[in-house]
Amino acid sequence: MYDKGTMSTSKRRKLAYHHGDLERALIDSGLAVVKRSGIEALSLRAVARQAKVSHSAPYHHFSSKAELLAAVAAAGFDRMVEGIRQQTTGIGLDDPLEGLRAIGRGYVMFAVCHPSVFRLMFRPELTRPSKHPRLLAAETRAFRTLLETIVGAQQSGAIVGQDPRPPAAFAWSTVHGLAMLHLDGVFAETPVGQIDIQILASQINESIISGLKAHPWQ
Amino acid sequence: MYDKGTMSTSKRRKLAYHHGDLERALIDSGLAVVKRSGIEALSLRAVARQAKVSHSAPYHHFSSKAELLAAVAAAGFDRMVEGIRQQTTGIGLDDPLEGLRAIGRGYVMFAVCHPSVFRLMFRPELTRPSKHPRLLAAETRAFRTLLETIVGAQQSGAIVGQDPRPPAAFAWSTVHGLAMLHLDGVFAETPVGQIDIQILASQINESIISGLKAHPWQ
DNA sequence: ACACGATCTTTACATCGTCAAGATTTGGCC
DNA sequence: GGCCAAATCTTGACGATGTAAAGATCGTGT
Repeated sequence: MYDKGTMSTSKRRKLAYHHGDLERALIDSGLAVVKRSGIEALSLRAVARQAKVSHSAPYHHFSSKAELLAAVAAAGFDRMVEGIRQQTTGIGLDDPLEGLRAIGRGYVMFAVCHPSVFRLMFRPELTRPSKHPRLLAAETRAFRTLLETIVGAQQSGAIVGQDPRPPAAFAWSTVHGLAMLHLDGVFAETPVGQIDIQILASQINESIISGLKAHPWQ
Repeated sequence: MYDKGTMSTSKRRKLAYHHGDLERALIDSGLAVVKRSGIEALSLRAVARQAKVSHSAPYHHFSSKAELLAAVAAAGFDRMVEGIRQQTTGIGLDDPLEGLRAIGRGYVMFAVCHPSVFRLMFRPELTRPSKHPRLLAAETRAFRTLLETIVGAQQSGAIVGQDPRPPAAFAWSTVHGLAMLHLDGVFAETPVGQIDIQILASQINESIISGLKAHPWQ
């Protein structure tokens, strides 16, 4: 195994046969394809075409289509965390409930703005039989943000309880379900569909806060 | 178009060439395949094999694979509604909050017991560009159960407010997100994964009730 | 009775994921 | 500096899939 860092400068000049950093290029191509043509057009060969390499080239960096898509999904998780951080910064960190509101806003916002990427992040074929380590790590990073905010809210007394896991699962489930049901168009043909998604999201966000303040467990 | 009811008796004896009721048989075969081999094995040809017909036979009853899968998904919705009704009956209908608890229990229960069917019901390729009418109708039927329970709870004063849509969206989003995150194994590797799903579901169910009792909107 | 339409099969084609074999480049070692 | 093994990329192939066209078979109305 050679060091990628030292070779990158010499390789970036010759893109003829050896690409240089095809692994990263494939992940970016995957994001581009899924954004442009949706998740059903996200084939291994389409990603290779987008990266201008042959249809078998990805196999030298990913052992299967699932592993490539898992890497793309992990990149999506990182972008979502980044987007949520943008919602979080600028908010007074002294109020943990505002932090929770920002996370909920950012989560739904990312799903609405990048629907195909968001859906890819939760494709079941990427999670079984065993999840790609990179995807798992990205998920854990994203969840840690929520867990830490909940712990802060509990320590400051904004919400009651010592165990952050049930409140975190509750909050994550609600925003995740809202995003998924909206993206799947389940609300569209129901009376709920008449409500603007952003307004609905903020209303539901407040319901989450209400549900968190009460502490029925224990 | 001929009447299926009158011909069925004469046709059921001769299954040689004309099947008799292939449409229903294909839907049942789809449910069987997805339960046995999961959602990634649910191909049009696998469904045809299960029904013991040629791989092109489904095209005389469904215009595409998506339409066939949408019909299977609609059947799944009907079974979920039936399963939730079983949770609901036996509960005193005098308490609307108990009805909401039963719906939440039944929703998560169905997802855990029939994970592949549940996932199929929310596949994005079945919802776009336009949802199959049968799937749409089954979805609407399922949602009506929740809406009516919420209206009952509002009229009895168990929860406050006149508009049932935001509470319904909130409750549905939470149980749906919980089911999806659990099925996708997102909780599995986090601290939340140590909590049994049934216990977590009942805890979150109580949080939903708490969030519904408070009425931050309006 | 018979013709027509509905239903099912067969055949064919483009695309997909994956593997094997060959071509090309790179880095380490003398 | 030059060679060799390994890493990287391409080409070709195979089976499986979704879908369309054409042919075979059955049911039904006139």
